[in-house]
Amino acid sequence: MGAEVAAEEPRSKAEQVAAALRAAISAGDYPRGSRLPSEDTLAAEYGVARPTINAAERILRAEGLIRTERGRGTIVTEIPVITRQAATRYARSAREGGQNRGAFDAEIRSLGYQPRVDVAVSTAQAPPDVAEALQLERGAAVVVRERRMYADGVPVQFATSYIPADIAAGTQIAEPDSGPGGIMSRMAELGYAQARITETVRVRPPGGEERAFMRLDKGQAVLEIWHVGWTEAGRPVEVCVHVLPAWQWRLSYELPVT
Amino acid sequence: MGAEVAAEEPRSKAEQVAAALRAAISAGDYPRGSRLPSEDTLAAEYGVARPTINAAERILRAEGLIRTERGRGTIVTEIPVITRQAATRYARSAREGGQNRGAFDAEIRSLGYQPRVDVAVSTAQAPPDVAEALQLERGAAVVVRERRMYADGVPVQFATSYIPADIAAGTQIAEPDSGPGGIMSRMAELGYAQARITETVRVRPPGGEERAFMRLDKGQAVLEIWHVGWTEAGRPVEVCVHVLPAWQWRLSYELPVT
DNA sequence: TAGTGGTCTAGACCACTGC
DNA sequence: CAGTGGTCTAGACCACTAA
Repeated sequence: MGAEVAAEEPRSKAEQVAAALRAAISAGDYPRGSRLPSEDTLAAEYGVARPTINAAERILRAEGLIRTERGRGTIVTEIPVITRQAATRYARSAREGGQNRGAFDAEIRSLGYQPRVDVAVSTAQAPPDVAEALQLERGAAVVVRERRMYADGVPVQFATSYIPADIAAGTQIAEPDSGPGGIMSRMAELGYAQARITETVRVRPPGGEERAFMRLDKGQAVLEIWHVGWTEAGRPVEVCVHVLPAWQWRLSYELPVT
Repeated sequence: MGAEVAAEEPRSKAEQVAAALRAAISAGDYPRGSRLPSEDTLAAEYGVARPTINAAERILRAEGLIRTERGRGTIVTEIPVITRQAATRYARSAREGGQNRGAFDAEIRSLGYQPRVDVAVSTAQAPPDVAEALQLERGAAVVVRERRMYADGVPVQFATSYIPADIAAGTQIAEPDSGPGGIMSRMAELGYAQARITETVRVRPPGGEERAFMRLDKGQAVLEIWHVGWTEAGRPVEVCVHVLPAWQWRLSYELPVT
């Protein structure tokens, strides 16, 4: 920031209530992980109708401050912002160092949380956009690695890798445990060392499955990172699509100036 | 994408109406730049109450598909997605090539739009976060370059650069027109060539001024890019904060694998 | 002034949770 | 079953725009 000067006056009642709740949360009235009073209670407390409270909570949900579980209540969110360092992420030293099984583990551990990754591997026809990115023919076979990632049990990321089957089939890349250094190291051993990475970032509303897995509200955006790994010879050999709750992550890049 | 399989059934009426309007727009029933029927009309048409139509339009607004002007009506958005190429953005060739006054011009022209940039320059005390990023003392003087950028007259970006006054004061950097190649070239001439750039990306709700300038709705997120330029010697010499409507931009990065 | 969208209310019904 | 949040409705009032 830095540019923000003009004090904003919250206009609508819903915004005023949202601001009041935000202040109460950051003042510690409602600690992390605790439950907010019910909407009926808050409606009485603030002297507004319940849909107004609902609208206020929708604002805070979009910011990631609270999370609502239907039928149960509204909870103050536990996991804070995570930074994804693209610069160090693909350095061999970081990939292979220590007992970390990849960059994600390091990111989560550095925050003091316990990372967990569930992996499901399959072979399938490449979706059209993936086929195009990998310069394959329509419907070509790819090894698909679906990863669901958690911090202290809380879902925080969803990533799906696609590797051409003519490279990966029958190798450790097609196993759930891809070994030390991850699939980039395996691909290097197979003669497909990645020399260059491109990442395209966009923001979009979450899909149904993503909403369910990452406990997202409709109003919460996700970051979609479309990651492509290229060999020295200029062949795209891996596509990985990361989906992250937008409020929860910060992406960091480092670029040389040429 | 590529991972999306499960067909989503829109649950709420508002979502159903939103889906119907989305389909109608992409079918061409409501061309770009045209006005949607009034909420009262749509309410009658779809057999729902007006607040339901309002909720449906809020969904489409968050996606950037429509834009509402109070008292006037709701308009189908004109400018499509713009890609910001960080990789080529800071290459000397791109900065200095042709009559382009910087990377933004090239990005907009390549889409067939007419770019425009308004610049306001001043000298001020650095905001705390900027001072920290520039490794300056609190309240140190910086040259502030505020840029408002348009594509065909539509506001699409807001960027504020901060350069330590001990570098920039009295130079062309403190002039509205920073000359060919922009301020990076001027700084290089002054012995502060930037060798390395770091960019940190996050998504957040827009501030009041940003909302007004970029015609954003409360539900529309912005991308904030916090850009720092470093000299070879490791001194941070420029901070630039970019703010962009999240739905409108795609960010592209290229990284070497080391 | 008429037409637009923004918002609030009071009440209602539903779905889901957990006792 | 009671308690939670999700959502819709009908009507209302307001602010803003354009004629």
